[in-house]
Amino acid sequence: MYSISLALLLFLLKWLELRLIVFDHFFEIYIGCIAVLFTSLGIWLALKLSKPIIKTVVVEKEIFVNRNENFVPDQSKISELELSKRELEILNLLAQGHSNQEIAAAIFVSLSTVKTHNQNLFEKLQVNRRIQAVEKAKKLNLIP
Amino acid sequence: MYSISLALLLFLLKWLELRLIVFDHFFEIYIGCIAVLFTSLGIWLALKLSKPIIKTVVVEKEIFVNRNENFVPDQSKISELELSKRELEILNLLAQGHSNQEIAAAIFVSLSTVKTHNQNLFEKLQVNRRIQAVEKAKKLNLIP
DNA sequence: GCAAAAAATAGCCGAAAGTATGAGTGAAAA
DNA sequence: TTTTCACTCATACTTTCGGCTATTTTTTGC
Repeated sequence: MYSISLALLLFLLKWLELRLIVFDHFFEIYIGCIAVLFTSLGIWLALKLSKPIIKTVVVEKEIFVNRNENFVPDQSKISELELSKRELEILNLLAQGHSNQEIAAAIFVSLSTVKTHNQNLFEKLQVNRRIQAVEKAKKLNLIP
Repeated sequence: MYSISLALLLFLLKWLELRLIVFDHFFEIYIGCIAVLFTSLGIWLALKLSKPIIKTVVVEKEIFVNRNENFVPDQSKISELELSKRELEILNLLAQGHSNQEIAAAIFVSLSTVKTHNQNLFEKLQVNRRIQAVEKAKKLNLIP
């Protein structure tokens, strides 16, 4: 491309020279062409070879700690509160939003039994509503 | 002494030779100077006038966030579910384990009103128990 | 300004939850 | 062997919830 354009330019100049139109100013035109050519070369060089400015943007990606994964119940707290297996089982079912009736059906006991367990649970956790029990249990890491 | 004079003579001869070359090829040197000058001009122009090439590198920095601190409710979810201010208020009180009666007293309305709000809340959250509503609301980042 | 929509309010009733009390059973510990 | 204790169940009662319906107030769109 470069050589072709140069050739064309030369051809043009030759032609003009032959025509004797620019014969008197040939030198000035020649110099001008050289100037333009090398200015272009300079620009091209600068654009090609200049190093890009590397701008580093740090994007903060929030990762919410998921309670569910790798949950381990706080055994020391559990034994401290003297929660039995059954109570813990019911606590978990309670946390899942089941009704007493559903819990009873799930662990094959009567409704009364579930209520009794609830009562003991509430007393041990020092609350008086299932929802508070669940809240407290989560806070104490007894359940996920 | 002799060698020094010899060296000087040689140096002189070389210098004369160089001068002669310069004289003979004055035109070429002139063109060369023009070329160098305008190449520099081109480079200068390019660097001055062109926009700097900025390469942006995005680095993701993982930040583990505790849910409880700096909690911001998910407004988009809230508007998506069409939860009113009152409903949201009650949802928060519900999550704290308060009874309907306590909530009614807290926001100075009748027990019936609280119940109605609850009901609308349950419907919007597609649950049918307060405890499930609280669970779901936490999951959806509606409440801390 | 007015009609429609949304929000807030309320009462009723059956179901569920919670309270209190008592008691039976079986396994493990003293 | 007796005692202890977790687990179970039952009854009776009160409180709280959830579902339904309806009215009033506020907001919104035309």
